[in-house]
Amino acid sequence: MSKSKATSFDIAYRAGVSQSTVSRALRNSPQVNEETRKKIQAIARELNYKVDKNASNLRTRHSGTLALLLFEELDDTESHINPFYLSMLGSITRTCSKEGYDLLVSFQQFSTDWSADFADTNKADGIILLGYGDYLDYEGKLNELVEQGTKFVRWGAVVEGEPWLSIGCDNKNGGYLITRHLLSLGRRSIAFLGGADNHSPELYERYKGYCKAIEESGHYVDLSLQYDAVTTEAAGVEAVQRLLASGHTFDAIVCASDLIAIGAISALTEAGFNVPNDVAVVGFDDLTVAKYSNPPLTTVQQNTNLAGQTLVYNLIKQIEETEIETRHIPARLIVRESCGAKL
Amino acid sequence: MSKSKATSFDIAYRAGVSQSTVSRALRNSPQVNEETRKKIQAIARELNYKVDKNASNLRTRHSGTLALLLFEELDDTESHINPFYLSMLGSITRTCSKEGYDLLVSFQQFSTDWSADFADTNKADGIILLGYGDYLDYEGKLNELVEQGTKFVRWGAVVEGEPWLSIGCDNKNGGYLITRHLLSLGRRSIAFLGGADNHSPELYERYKGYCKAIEESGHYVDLSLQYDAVTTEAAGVEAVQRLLASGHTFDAIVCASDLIAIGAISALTEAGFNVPNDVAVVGFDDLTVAKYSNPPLTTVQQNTNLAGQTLVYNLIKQIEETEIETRHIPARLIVRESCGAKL
DNA sequence: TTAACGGCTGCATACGTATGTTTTTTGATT
DNA sequence: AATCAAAAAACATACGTATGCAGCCGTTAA
Repeated sequence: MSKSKATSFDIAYRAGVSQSTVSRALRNSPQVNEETRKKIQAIARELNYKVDKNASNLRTRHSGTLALLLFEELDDTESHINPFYLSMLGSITRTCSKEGYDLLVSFQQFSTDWSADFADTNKADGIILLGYGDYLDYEGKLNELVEQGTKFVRWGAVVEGEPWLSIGCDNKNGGYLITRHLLSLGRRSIAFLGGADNHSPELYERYKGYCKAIEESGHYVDLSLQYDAVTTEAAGVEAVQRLLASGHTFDAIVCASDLIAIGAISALTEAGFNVPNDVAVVGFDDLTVAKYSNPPLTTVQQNTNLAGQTLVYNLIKQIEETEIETRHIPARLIVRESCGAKL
Repeated sequence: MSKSKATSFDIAYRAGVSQSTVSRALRNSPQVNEETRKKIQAIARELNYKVDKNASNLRTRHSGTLALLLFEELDDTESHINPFYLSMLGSITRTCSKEGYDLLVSFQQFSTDWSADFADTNKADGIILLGYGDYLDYEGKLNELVEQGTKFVRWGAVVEGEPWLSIGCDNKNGGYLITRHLLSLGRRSIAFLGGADNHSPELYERYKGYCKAIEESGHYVDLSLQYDAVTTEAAGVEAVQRLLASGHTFDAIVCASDLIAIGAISALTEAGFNVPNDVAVVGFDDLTVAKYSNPPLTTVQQNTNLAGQTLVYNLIKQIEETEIETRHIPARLIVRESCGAKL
C-alpha cells in the first residue's frame, strides 16, 4: 500500500487554511502572513510534499524545462558521440540547474521529424540544437520553428542575416591561428583534413582560416593535400591513408577536429612516420584526451564551459523575451608537442 | 501575434463532435467510428495539433519520462565527464526513444538533495542512477527511495541481497581476464592503479579479479605496487609518478579504467619509459579512444550498448510492475599493442 | 460615527486532457 | 410497427495547481 502523494489540499486541511493560501505560502507570496507561511511550510516538509510539476506546468503554461537536441548519425550497435558535445552537455546541464531549469535530452537522427515534438507539446519552453551536420538538411525546419514562434538557440556557425539565434566558436580565426603557428615553425606543405567541402559550416570556417593563413604567408593552397573527413577517429585514419596513397609529400596536417587528428596520428604511426618529426599534426577542440594523446596534441581550444552557458542564458533570455545577442566564443591556440619545435 | 496552440476543443468544434470523441479518436480507441476518426485525425494534422503533455500527464498520472541522474564530481571551470558515460547515455537515450519515453538528464554533485525531486514531482516515472562514487554516501538515499516506492535502477556493482535493482558489468572477471593475459605474456611485476581501497565497488571488483589472477598463477600480490586513483587521466599521471617515486620496479600496470591508463602511458612516456617494451599498460572500458591511443590500448570491453538497453528495459519493467531480473553485462578482453608481445 | 483602506484569506475558476457514465443513434429482429 | 442490443457519441468530471476577485477584519482618518 503505497500512501498516495500529498497534495496542497492535504496541507490546507491540516493547517486549517484554504488550498490557495497553501499555494501562495509555498511560493513565498508576500500576500501571506509570515506566521501562516511558516506553519504551512513546516507541514509541507513534514508530509514530504512536492509540487506536482504537471499540474503546475499546465496552470502556468510553461514547463521550466529546456530540450537539448543532439544531432548525430549513430550507428545501431555503437554510440560514437563526439566528446566535445559531452563537454558541452556538462556545461549546459550545470547552467540549467543553476537557473532552475530541467533538461530533456534527445539524440536525433537527421531523418526523424523532431521539429515540433518538444515545444508544441509543452514539454519544453525552448530548444537547444547541437550538432554538426549538413546545414541544408534542416534549414527548412529551422524556418518552420521560427514561423511557429518556437524559442530555440543553435550551436554552430553564425551566418549574417539568419532569422534565428546561433552561437558559435570563432572557427575561422581558430583555423587561422593554428595554421599560422605551423607556418611559423617552418612547415610548408600543410595538408587539411575535414570540411573542405562546405557541408559543415563549422569545419568549413576552419578551412577558410587555414587558407587565409597560407595565402597571407605568400604561399598557395595546395588542393591536392585536402581530404574530407567527418569528425571521428576512423575518418582521420582513412583520410591519412588516402593522403599517403596519393603520393604527395607533406610535413604537417591541420585536422578539423581532435578526433580526426588522433586518427591521423594513429594512421601515420602505423605507416612508420614519426609525429612530429616527420609530420606535425594539429587538431581542433581541445578535448581532454588531447593533452594525454601521444604525442600531446597542439590544438585550438573552444571554451565549452562558456559556450554552454551562453547557449542556455541566451535561450532563457529569448523565452523571457528580454534582449538577446549573438555571441562568438573565442578560439584559443593551445601548443603541445604534436607540432614539434622549430625546424 | 502568435496564434495560440490548437486544443482538442478546437478540433471538436471543427469536426462537429465532442472533445471526448476527439481524444478517443486520436488515441485510436476502438469506440470511435472509423470514418469519424479519419476526419478528426485529418483536422488534427491540418491544425498541427499536438497533445499537451502536461495536461495529459496530469490526467493519466504518469509522465512517459525517465530521469537519468549522473553522479560525478564536476569542477566549476571544466567538465570532466567520463566518456564511458557518454557512451551509455547514447545507448540509453536511443532505447528511450525507441520505447517512447523522454529522458531527463541531470548531473548531480554528491552533496545535493536529489532523492525526490524527480519522482515526487511526477516529472519522471522512474530514475536511472549512473556514476561511480563512494557507495556509502548514497546508500541511505537509495533505501529512502525504496521506502517511498520510487522506481529506479542503478548502474553499478551488484551486491547480493540489496533491496534495489542494480545492473553492472562483470568487473571481477574483467580484471581477472586482463591480468591473466599479462601473466601469460610473461609479465611478473604487475602494478594496479585505481580502486584498491574499496571506495568504489566497481573498481574494487576489478582489483579482486587482478588479485585472483595473480594468486592463481602462484605469485603473491605485491601491495607496494598498488596506488589508488579516480577515473581520470590526471589521476593516472599522478599515480604513475607516485609509483615511480617509490623506487619499486614493475613491468606492467593494470589500470582500473582506460582514462587512468591513458594518463599512465602519458606519464611513463614523459619519464622516458617505452610502452610496451619497458612497461605494459592495460585499461578497462574500451573507450573509442583506446583503439587510437598510442600505443593502442589492450583493455576490457564493457558493452555499453547492451548495458544502456538493459537499464532502460528493466526500469520500464519495474514501472509496469512486470517481472524484472538483475543482469550482469559480460566483460570481454580486447587485445591491442599496449601490452606488447610475449617476452 | 462612518468611511476608507490595507493586510490576509477564502472562493471560484481555468489550464487541456482522459475516461466512466449516460444518452442518442443505428440496425436488426420479431 | 415495436422492441432491443450494440455501436457511437455526448456529457460530466477529475487530475493538482495558480491566481483574479471578493470578502472580512482591524486600523486610521475625516
